[in-house]
Amino acid sequence: MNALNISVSAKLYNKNPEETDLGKRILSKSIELMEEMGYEHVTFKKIGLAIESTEASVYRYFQNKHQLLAYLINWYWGWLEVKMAQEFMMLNSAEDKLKRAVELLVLPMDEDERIPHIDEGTLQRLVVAEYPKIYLTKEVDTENEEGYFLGYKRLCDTLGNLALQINPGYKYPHSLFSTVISAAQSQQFFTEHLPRLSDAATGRGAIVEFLTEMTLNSIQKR
Amino acid sequence: MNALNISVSAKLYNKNPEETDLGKRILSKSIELMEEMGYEHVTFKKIGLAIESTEASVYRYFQNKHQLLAYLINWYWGWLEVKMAQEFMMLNSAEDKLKRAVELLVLPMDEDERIPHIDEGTLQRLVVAEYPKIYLTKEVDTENEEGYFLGYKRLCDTLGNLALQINPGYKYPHSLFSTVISAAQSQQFFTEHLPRLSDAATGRGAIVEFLTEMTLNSIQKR
DNA sequence: TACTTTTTGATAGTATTACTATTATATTTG
DNA sequence: CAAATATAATAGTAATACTATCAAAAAGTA
Repeated sequence: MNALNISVSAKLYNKNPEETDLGKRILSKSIELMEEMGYEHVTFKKIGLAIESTEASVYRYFQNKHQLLAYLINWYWGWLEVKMAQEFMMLNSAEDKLKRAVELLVLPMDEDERIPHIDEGTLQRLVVAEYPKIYLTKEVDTENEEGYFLGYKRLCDTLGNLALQINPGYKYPHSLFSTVISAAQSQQFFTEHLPRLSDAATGRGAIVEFLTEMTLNSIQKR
Repeated sequence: MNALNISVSAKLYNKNPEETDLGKRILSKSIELMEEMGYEHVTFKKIGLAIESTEASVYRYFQNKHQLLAYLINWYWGWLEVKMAQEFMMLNSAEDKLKRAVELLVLPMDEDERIPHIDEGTLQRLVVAEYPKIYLTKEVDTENEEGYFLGYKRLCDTLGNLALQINPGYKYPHSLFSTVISAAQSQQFFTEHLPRLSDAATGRGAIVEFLTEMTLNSIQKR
């Protein structure tokens, strides 16, 4: 019995993977496989093998690999938002909430025991490595209509509203937080793989500091 | 006779496409095709057809589609840097140069007549739609060693140094400009396809303003 | 319990893709 | 002109991304 359920648009699957054991195994193993060998190298055949079932079974849950990735990434944004909502209850100022939000975007995640079939840490690394691939396609407009990007949009809205609490006149809340969320991912990637594109040799703490400064300096009235 | 030559690492091609007519046709047509139908839907067979030659001919110039995309994107960053260097000569303050840099990243490009085989406007749109795909792969580390990302890195350095002229104590010049360059691309994409992720309904001017503000507010001593 | 529906496993098959290889013909260069 | 190189035309292969079929297993229902 799940204490917690993350909502993902029904257009993101053929058959809801959260409802069956096989479905949960697909989620669990595809996160593992994709993080390990990279989205491009994963096939439904390999996933079938990993879940000790067949390619056809995976197709029964997801139309294709792209939809599966979109599902996982949406799940992640949804879960992050839940996590943030929980932590925000313990904080008072919008500024503190924004600071904590940046930390949650960047710092490594512990497993959430309420959801045993998803390893949030691995999923976070998967998101860092793959998230733009779900919208950088020629199908973006139709997929947008089907709710493929709702998770990301909601998270941007939530954070944007916090910014407006600090400065109701700030003109670019959506642009700022789509930038910050995206930078949170890419700075993690750059720190590991293309260090000349970051200044975070000292680790994730530096990324948090960079992003927090950038966020608060942008919002502040002056 | 080219008045201008953009340098791209020799690891980014099998045979230098700038040296032959067929090579230039490959560049020209692949920019067109990729922008039009999207990277995923392009094949070397289709490029072969478009240049009125064959698949095998394209393989003589590029090992695969990924390398071709990396070539085009590196060419673009190299070209942007040349463009910026030219324009910076007419400006005095580092701040003015940064402002102009942001405009060049975001505003539509005119064709550079010195390079007739490359349509810079189309290439810019291609970069907006595809640029993260060259580094978001499991091969990133080996490709990095081969110079696949030099163009991006150099541009970040150049802009980072301008920031340091304004505030020598600024701690995150690389992170800031990898973020700004990347945001320049993604905000263009979001404005067109996922408008809830931007506040630029009014067009590119708003993107320029957002990024300029963010950049200068981040750098400034306070 | 028996009966029906749904889910899964096993297998086969197809079109497309991403190459590699071969050879003949142009074209360029010395 | 001969020699070297570049290109065109074609063929072939392994892997991928599906679609389809059918029987066995499991689950839900009367």
